[in-house]
Amino acid sequence: MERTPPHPDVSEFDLQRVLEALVDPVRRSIVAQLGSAGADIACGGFDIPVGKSTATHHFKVLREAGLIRQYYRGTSRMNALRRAEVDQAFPGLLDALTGPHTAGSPHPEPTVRHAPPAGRPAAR
Amino acid sequence: MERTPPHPDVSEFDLQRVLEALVDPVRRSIVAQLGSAGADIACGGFDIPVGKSTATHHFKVLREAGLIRQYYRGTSRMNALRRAEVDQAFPGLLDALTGPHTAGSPHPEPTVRHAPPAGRPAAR
DNA sequence: CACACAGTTCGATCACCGTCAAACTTTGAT
DNA sequence: ATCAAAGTTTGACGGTGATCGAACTGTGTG
Repeated sequence: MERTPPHPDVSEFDLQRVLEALVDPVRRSIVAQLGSAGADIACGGFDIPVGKSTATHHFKVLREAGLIRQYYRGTSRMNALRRAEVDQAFPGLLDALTGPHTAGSPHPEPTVRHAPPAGRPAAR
Repeated sequence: MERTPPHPDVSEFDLQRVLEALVDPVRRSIVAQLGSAGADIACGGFDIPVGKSTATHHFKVLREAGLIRQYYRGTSRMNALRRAEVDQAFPGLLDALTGPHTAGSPHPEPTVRHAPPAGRPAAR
């Protein structure tokens, strides 16, 4: 079976795709966690408010945009931030989005637009 | 009746909202055109592939995100890029998104269609 | 081997967003 | 006063994407 999923080359990076990936709060959180951790993290090691299947979807979007690199280690799928390559393609973007501050938006609020509260969606 | 729509203050800028505004190619194009023109542009002076009502919608989104400032001038509604304020809230973001190249993004970059040289409303 | 673990695939649902056309409003010019 | 120009408002519509649960697959460990 395929052990390593397809990753785009730096020359294939597309701004539109990268933005569509980073506009989602959950995905931006993943990238931020990878950035501040300074180390690779397994899919299950992130603090995100969604189920496993949804998480898989988010990782796929990030990978296909070129923001992260995925590889297997045992039964775990590890995720690495492709910082150098993203910086090369879009200088300043990551810093502006996951920077230490992102001043002006002191909103820890999830800004949940779609996500039903983890508890009881009740009706959908 | 001097119709001046509501504009958010810099302190109210929200990264999520700004990103949602800039993820749309049409809106990013509007911002890019404003940036490269270096002058304010009337709603009808942009090179965008959508109808008037849709354009109105896009301008509203940009304005509510704090990216542009709108004011009337005769029957025309002028649009000004709030560059300084956006830069203050999110340093590097505009440069990264509408910067010189934005490599990897297949953006035709519509030959700097110079808008009708509006006067100098100054202020902002 | 057998089981638990980590993640993927699939199908369905639901919200939101971008889009348009038509009717309306406001302002400037004739 | 009329007309034209420039946007806005409204209502409808379709597509896309985020989400979930359930079933499934591959991998290491006991």
